[in-house]
Amino acid sequence: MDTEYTRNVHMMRSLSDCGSSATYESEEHMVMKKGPWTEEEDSLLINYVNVHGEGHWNSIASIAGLKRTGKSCRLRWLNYLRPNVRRGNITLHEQLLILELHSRWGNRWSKIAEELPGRTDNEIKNYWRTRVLKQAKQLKCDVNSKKFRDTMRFVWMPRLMEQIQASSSHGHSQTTMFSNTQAHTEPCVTIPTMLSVPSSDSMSYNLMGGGCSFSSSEPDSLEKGSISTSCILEPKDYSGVQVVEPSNDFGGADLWTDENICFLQQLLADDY
DNA sequence: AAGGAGGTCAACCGCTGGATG
DNA sequence: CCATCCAGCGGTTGACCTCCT
Repeated sequence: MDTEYTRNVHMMRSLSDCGSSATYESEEHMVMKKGPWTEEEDSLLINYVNVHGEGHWNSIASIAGLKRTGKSCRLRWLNYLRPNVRRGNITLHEQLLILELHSRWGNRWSKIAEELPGRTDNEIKNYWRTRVLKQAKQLKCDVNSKKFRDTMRFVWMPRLMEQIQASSSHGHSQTTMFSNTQAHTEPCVTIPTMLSVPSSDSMSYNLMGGGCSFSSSEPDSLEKGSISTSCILEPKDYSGVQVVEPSNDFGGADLWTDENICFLQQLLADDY
């Protein structure tokens, strides 16, 4: 089978093998550079992708003249140079989505990243490790424990929803979500100003405009105190998403304030 | 002003699974 | 069916930055 991919690979290899033989050396013979990228390297990489498209990363050293491994180039492109990459603070909406998706998929960072257009798996992973793991530690909880997961799902996410809604009702746009720094055609997720009340003891409400809902049906969930509502997160559909521009000023707000951590610590102390 | 501690994030490493010969 | 190659993934590291003492 001679797919376009294999044709391209053969083309790359033959280019490497003949025309540029004076300059070509395989990665194993060439001293590959490591560490931070320079502007010059970035523009070489951008030019390469503009001409050859993404992929064929292992041919890049020979073709673009970059003394970087294919892996390194790929990572630089995906996490930094790609036109759609969105940088800056993780918004409350994004935090909520990350928590929700992580509760469902675990450490499937790339899968989670797919639901947050413009965000990279690396960024989400970093967010999780630097914020969520840290707070789990502070709460003396194993981040993978049921205790922590339940707290996130049944207490923290509703609380976050309240925060979002409160911000929205104070004249902020309710549709701030994912937008990229540059023009793109990727869908972005929108959380409409909700819906039914996301209070911590509400039995059910939609998270994403009808897509996700909590329902009281998990028998072994938290069972007492103010977080006694037992719920499960049902699968939701992100297909009805819209592209929107950021327009509120709570996007950079942090969920993990001292006050909130205190609240959680108290809660956990009461319930366990 | 200095330096130590802690946080952030870009980049690297090692592994895995799929594609190909 | 097997060996090899490669892209992609998740975990980890380390440089840099900020804050605190």
